[in-house]
Amino acid sequence: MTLTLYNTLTRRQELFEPLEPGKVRMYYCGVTVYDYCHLGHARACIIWDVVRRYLQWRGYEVRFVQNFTDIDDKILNKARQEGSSMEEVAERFIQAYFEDMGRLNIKEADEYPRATHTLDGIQRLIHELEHKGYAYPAQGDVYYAVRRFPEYGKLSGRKLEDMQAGASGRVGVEDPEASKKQEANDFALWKAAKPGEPAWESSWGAGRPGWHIECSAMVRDRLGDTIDIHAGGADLIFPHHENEIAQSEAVTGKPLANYWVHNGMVTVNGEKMSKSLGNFITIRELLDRPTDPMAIRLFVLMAQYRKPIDFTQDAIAAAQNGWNTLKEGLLFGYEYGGQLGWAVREAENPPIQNPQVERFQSAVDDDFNFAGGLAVLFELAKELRKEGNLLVHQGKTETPPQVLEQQWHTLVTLAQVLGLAAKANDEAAQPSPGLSDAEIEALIQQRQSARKAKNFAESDRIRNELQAQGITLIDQAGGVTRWHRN
RNA sequence: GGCGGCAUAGCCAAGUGGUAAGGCAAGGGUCUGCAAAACCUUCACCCCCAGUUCAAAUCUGGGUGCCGCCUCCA
Repeated sequence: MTLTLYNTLTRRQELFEPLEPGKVRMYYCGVTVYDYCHLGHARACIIWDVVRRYLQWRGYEVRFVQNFTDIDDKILNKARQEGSSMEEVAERFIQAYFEDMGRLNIKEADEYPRATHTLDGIQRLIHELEHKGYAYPAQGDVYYAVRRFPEYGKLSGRKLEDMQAGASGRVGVEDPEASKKQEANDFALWKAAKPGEPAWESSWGAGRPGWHIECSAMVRDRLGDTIDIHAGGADLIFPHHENEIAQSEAVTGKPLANYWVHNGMVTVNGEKMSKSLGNFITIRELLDRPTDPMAIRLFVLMAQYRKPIDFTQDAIAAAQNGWNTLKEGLLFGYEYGGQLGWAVREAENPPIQNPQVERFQSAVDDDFNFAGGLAVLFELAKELRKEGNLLVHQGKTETPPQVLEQQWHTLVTLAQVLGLAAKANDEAAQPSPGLSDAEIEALIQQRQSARKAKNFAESDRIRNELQAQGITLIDQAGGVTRWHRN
């Protein structure tokens, strides 16, 4: 089976072939650290986290690099507002990033380069661009001359002539840099320091890098001239990724990345979730509501990664219900494995080959169709949940234990690929000091007597009392009452 | 104005030529003193029009609607 993915550059779905067989070099444009991450960031991080996990599961050795933009006007503004420094602000939100993403079960990248740690590489690149005639200095700034790069626009599919400056309506008509630029679409590689701003020395004078150049420099430093996969939000296609291509390829003469992949936006009431619209919800707000982190992952993975997804309370609730189903399946082995005589162990993921795995893989191989893959997990989980219920309600099941064990291992393995994990001791960890088994049995006996005497008020009282302590009674045909702790 | 994308049940969503996965929600049934739980079960001709084809949700052309980007952006 072969993996194909949609390449923004060619606007086609293509067979995935890494530069070096078996190895994948992947870069994800991370966040600018001036505030807490919101659900939109979470979506991007979850998607690329799962893509990475999937590639690894498919047998690739993946080197995954993700940057932090820690030099930026918005960080400076934030620092100014609160009377601290850019470093202080950046550091704080990097920490917050790790907390939030840790809670969402995002695996850490192999490296997290930062703009402030990449100044050498950035300056080297600007120098090379200057020498090759792609960049020009202007009053302490340095700009990229977009006209000089004939392929400018190839990623976003636009021509310079077609671009209407300020058409988005978000840009003020008077661009303070306009007088220094040769052309409106030229962009800053280096910005002269204004008084009181953090600055680095350079041959153009004290200043700081523009936004796009850091990624070109980091990719080159950490992964080489050409990488396999370059990922990011769809809103970065233009200008950010377009500019990265212009910077890197002008210098190296080689493709920056063979596959450009972009995730769709999270919307609220059909509008993009963003800081400027103020319609965002931060990850920590959402988690503290509380929302199960796995429900958030599921919410994201149920949708095709390139399409927009609309955030609503109902959608999260539906994802939570869906997760409850998967969780019951995932906990099956821990709860019933012993009873079924398995050697219950933490599920490793040894290669498994069976129809479910094949169905999962052929779905996800098709441009990361996680929703299609999830259908397999749901089928397994529902089956296991049913078997678990049979064990609770009837004390037995007709299905051979080896079959159940196999299904469970498949489910756990596939769930791990998606970063979905149910903690075995989630509830078990909570000490249940309440009633002992014997006390419960005694109460049930009392209730049975009451029922026989048709004293239903009393029998219901006992049932409610037990329920209040987290003990659910199951009245079966034939007058037998089973019970279990919730 | 330019470029790109999307349109499948109440909601989310897969399916890219052969007669509609999966999830959530909802309804019905069995069981029960009632309930809960559980189990069984029901639920779409795919935005509109025209065309290609033995056959189209799937291809082509034309509409309509929605979204993203056009130098803040995941």
